[in-house]
Amino acid sequence: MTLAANKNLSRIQKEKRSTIKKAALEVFAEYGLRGATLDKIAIASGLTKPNILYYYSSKDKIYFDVLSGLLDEWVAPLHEISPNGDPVEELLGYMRAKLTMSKQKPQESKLFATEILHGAPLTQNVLATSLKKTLDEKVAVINKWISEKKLAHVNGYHLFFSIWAMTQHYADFDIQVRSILDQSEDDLFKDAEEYLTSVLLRTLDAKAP
Amino acid sequence: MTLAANKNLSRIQKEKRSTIKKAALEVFAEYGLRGATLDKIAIASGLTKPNILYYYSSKDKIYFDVLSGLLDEWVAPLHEISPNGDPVEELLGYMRAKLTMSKQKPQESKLFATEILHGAPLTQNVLATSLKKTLDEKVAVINKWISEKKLAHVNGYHLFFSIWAMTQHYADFDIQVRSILDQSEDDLFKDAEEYLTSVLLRTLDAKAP
DNA sequence: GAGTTTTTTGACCAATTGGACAATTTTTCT
DNA sequence: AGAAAAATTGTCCAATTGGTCAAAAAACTC
Repeated sequence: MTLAANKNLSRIQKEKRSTIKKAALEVFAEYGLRGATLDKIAIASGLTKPNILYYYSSKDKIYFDVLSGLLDEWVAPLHEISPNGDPVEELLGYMRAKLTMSKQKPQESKLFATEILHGAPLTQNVLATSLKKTLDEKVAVINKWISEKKLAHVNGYHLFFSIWAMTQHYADFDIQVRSILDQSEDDLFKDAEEYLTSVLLRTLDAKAP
Repeated sequence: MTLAANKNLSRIQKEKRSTIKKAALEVFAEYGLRGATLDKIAIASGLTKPNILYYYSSKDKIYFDVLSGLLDEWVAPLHEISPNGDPVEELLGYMRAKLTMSKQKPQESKLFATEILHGAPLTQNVLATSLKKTLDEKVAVINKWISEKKLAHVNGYHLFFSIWAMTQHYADFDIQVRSILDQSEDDLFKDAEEYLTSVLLRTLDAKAP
């Protein structure tokens, strides 16, 4: 956990904090930190503004809490990549996990994107330490695979950047995607997965496992 | 042109409007439409707030003008793709043009990303008409190439989505990229171009032309 | 069920913000 | 140079915003 989690909170406190966070996620994802207002969060959560401030001492604290809860979840799929698995299967699985997150948690993706886009005021620290450390490890795994001839030569860092970019694009830029492709969500993500699988397999110089 | 351009404006008007737009681009890219304030734009431009409002009747008008000027520029490289050229060279050239824009115009990229991310309130219309039309045409070109066996089978729409995603990632998420890779900008974009060239060549099932 | 603690809220406040406007200064035109 | 037009600014205002606070309402404890 990045932050001290709810240790000795009453039932009501847990419920209300959860309600607030859920509403705040919606509002922050749509409007960003500065565009979001306590009034909007209040309406979205069905609570009054002072009541929200009873649970969180400021708007920034809410934002911080929502974002903190997100970060672990966001990096989690990276940890699933096992050095012992088949390289192509591991990386395909990672890409699919990220694509699934884009489909099922678009708000989280957007909130994260907005945070980075606007200078990552709260997360720059986490990025430069925790995320960098994890990614360095995974890139080392990729380089080991390459040296063992299990994988074609590829720049590990840029490989991850491109997986992030391509998968998150379907959440962050969904409005653009949807104004161009008039499909059901399921069809869209099916095509996306097919395409991304093909790109990844070819990039890794591999056949489907 | 998306909007009526400066038709009969005096020298001073052209200069000041240009100054304002330049400053506004910085501020909007960093803070978004709602996070940007007229005071910030005033400071960034070296003008007073009422003076800015003498040239633009509202903050939204400035945003609209900045974004409009951007849209044409943003879609422009797409028009350069020629049905008569070599498919791989055309698409590689397009990718490189987009990557160069990410390097040289990161603020424009961020502003556009923020706009889409927050629901594209001003551009949804343009996306669904102008952009869609242009992209449909280019995808038709790709499909023609494929039917002529000049190009491997590939989903044209998702191909463009992935080129957009991967290239713009280096502008929009630069903070994240830079907290992971400690390189000079030139080195970073050199590696990115090399990697993206490789991905694209493999995706198109081609050797370097 | 009285007393205590926790939760909820209406009313309020100070700061920020987009914008109006009249007065002043500068530029342009003859 | 002088009149007219354009540009600039100081001052002000109303709306929105994050946040306070004391009092009321609910929940919990014994």
